Amino acid sequence: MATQIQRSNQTQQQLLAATERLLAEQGYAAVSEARICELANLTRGALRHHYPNGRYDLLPVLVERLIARQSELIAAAQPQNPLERIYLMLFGLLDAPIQSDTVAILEVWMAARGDAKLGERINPIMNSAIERLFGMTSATPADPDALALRCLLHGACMHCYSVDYDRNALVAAIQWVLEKLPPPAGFVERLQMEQAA
Amino acid sequence: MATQIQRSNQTQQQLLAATERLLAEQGYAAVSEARICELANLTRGALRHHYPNGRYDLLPVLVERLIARQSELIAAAQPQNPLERIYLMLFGLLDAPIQSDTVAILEVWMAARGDAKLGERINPIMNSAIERLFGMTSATPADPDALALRCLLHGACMHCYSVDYDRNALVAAIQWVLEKLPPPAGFVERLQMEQAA
DNA sequence: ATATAAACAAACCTTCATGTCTTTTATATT
DNA sequence: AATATAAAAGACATGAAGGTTTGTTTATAT
Repeated sequence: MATQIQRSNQTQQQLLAATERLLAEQGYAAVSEARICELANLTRGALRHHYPNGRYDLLPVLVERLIARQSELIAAAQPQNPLERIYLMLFGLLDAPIQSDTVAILEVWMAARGDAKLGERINPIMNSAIERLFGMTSATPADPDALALRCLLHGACMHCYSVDYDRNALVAAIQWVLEKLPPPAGFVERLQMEQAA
Repeated sequence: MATQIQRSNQTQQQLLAATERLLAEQGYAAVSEARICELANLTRGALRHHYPNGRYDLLPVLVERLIARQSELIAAAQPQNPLERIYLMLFGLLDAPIQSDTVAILEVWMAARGDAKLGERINPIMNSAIERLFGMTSATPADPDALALRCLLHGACMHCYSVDYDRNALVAAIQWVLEKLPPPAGFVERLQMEQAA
């Protein structure tokens, strides 16, 4: 009954969602076409139809979408420099300490080291992500504060898989940082004004 | 000419070193017995002789050793609480921004999510690592500052694989943190005194 | 209404990693 | 020196994963 385009979009969406879940919950090494299809209730025929080269076609699309989604969320708050962007993401971590999309990106990024073919296709996207997410261009070197908080952000995202993970403890840790290293003056106020508008 | 014990120790050492290198440079997904042996100039016969269950025997030993090594380095400075321990590790990051041993541990830790058999053997060690490395016991919840800096430490360790990694930039970022969030009063002085003694 | 092409399913083959076993070589023991 | 045992190499079997092909269903076009 559904149009072909709708069908296509839906199965692609299911495949991407299943892959994201696998990446976030089980890690890259646990990602196989069979498992993706099992989770998506599809067959490898469907996967290979939409992504002829398997993960090498699927993962770039997935990562691209995850970055696009994140990037739009950030852009909505109209940050004016890299530092403000990082603070936005840290705020996001307070609401949802388990950031499965960020974890998925990190997993693919780390896995691409050991797979040249994957690196070829992922690294350009990762490169663009630096600018689209963090607003850092290769021309202007990163400020120490922005880079430090970026490291903190990534470490915090991974922490939810630690054996001693405690949601409240992690939130308290981020809050402690936000208190000791507060965002640029007036930033929070501007956010609230934009929210109201 | 060498005694059997020496031979055994040496090959085990070679296998462990090769595995650590693979983990740090290529990531967990790139670790296979064949590659380990190739890198170690040995055959799978040797690997299976010393580690009958392959990675399930090898990785726990490797992780255990890496943690022991780190833990001894830290203990040598006689830290008196978790926070001092984290600062020690951050100092270490200043000298050597690429911490292959920490990366190897993180890789195994993240991979263990997707492999129950590996998790069984690794998680107890990871659990002990929280205490041995960070001095955090499950009884006493982590202080926000110690946990925050622990996240920063891990994020910084991963950062060296980013497409925009720049050694000097990372060092500057850590130094910025150390300036804004200085270690407990008198800690650095105490370290210098111990060094002199 | 029929032809065409897309979407999906299902089977096949190949490759690679692991598990297991046997054989050779080096060290230890008597 | 002869024998026993450990260390390492090598070969074989099994199973999982990816690559490929063919077949079937479903939507679109004429």
